[in-house]
Amino acid sequence: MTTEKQEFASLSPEERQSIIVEKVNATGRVVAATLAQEFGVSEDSIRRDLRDLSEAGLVQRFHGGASRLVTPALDFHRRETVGAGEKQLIGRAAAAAIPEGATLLVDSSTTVIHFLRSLPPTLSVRIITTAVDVAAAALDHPLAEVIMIGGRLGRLTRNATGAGAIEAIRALKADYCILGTCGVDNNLMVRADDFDDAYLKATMIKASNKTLLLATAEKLGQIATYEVAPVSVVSTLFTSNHDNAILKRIEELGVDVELS
Amino acid sequence: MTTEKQEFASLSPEERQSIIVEKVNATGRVVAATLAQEFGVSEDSIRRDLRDLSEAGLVQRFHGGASRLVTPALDFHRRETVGAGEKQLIGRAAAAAIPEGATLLVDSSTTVIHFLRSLPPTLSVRIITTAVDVAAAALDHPLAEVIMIGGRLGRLTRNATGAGAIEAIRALKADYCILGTCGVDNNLMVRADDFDDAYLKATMIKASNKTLLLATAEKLGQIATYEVAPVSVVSTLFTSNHDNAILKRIEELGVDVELS
DNA sequence: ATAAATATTGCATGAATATGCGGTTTTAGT
DNA sequence: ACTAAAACCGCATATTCATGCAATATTTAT
Repeated sequence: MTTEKQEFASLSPEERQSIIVEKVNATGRVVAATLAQEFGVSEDSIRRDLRDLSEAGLVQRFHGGASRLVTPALDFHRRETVGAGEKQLIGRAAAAAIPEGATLLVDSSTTVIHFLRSLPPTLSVRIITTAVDVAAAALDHPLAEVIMIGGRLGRLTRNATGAGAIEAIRALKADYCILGTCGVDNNLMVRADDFDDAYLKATMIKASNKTLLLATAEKLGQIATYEVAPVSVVSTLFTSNHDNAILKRIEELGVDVELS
Repeated sequence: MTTEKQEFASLSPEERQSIIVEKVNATGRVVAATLAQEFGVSEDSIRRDLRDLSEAGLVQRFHGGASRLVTPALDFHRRETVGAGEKQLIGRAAAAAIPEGATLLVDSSTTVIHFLRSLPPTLSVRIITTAVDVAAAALDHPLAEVIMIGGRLGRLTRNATGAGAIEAIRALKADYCILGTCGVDNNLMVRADDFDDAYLKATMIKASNKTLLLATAEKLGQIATYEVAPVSVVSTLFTSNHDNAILKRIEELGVDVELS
């Protein structure tokens, strides 16, 4: 696959600004230094953007960044507020591991949605998913090519499972598999709560060169019904910084662990 | 996808420009230098193209290239709020026309999302769609069976187009086709803004027994680039209560018209 | 078929835009 | 009040853009 070029596409000020507005409206606030890093430009450019946007009345700036003008009473569209900070950190850490031009096979979960939001806007990637919410979030990324795998949608996971989807994934070869909705049990087995979903995840792992697992701390040691794969298939586990007995055992298996 | 790259035969400016427009609508942005290389012409020619297209109001240019106009770029979430009351009424009226157990082929638009929300929670239906936002909305319905048709997602319409999606639809037979994003021009032709999307709609209509068209008043008489089908294929047109010369002519064709 | 008219293209020049950097002023937190 | 970070200012630089112009290709008229 094409994962060699690290040359970033540079965005125009207009594009940057419209992305910044979306980010502000989505997350409530942005930090200049972070944006500078994400866009790969100096903080001066970001400040100019912020000043323009502020003068246009689209954002309100504060020392170090900018925020939404009025906080419209916590969007009901967004129920990802529980443990959002933790998931955001994990997502950001995982996003940093993705190289230019990579093909990602993306699982369904709120954590991977944070992951998608943290992907640098200048990074061009191909995102393949069976989950509608993931696809919708991926379309907000300015440079991503988004491919949705169809089928009957499960009500719980809101993604396509079943024979058609499995077949479609089996025919693919991706660089990275990004897993979100799984736990790791005491036998060091990755598990999921839904039978079809578990089988789907296993297929996704097989179709990818590397597998990244994004799991908040409470997911480690948690019991779930259906087996996906041994945790040793995971290349890197991104998780939050809580001491956990399982964590060490996972590391001993040769899995990279990144704490956020 | 239409990405003819002719290295040897040189294209006329018109051909180049129409390819550029499609590229812009598909990917969101184009870069002058890249286009020059792809078409095998100087950047000056590309700049002239871009200037023409920008003056024609088809693209928005920025330093170094051009991007899609901001109107569609401001996303579904925001478009959902403009004229919401009107759309809600139309959606509710159309929802009342759906019988128990029907299979619906649903187009991509904010109006049909209101339609889905207005479906009685006790009504069990099967909803088939290529649009991620429609699928997401349909999943909120307690009894709906939702089937998503996959493929590469277009940035403009946020739905799957292309050969795979067309084939999948062609293999179906639905009771109702619910159309949203179209206008009706003065020649009583249903039209859409995107080439692939227009073809997709036409296929959806053919795969359905009846076609319901949901169009706010300003869509009637509006010009759009690509032809979908004559309005006579529509069984019922749901629209808002504004006097409109076209409305009478549509009724004369035998199309049921329901005003909200 | 030939010639004239028109369009398109590429290049050169000067103007405009975007960006990053150093230095200074302002702000926020201790 | 003091300090470190952030914002502002002006400037240097590198692309990118517009325009005029000459050469070439294409269309139209005779």
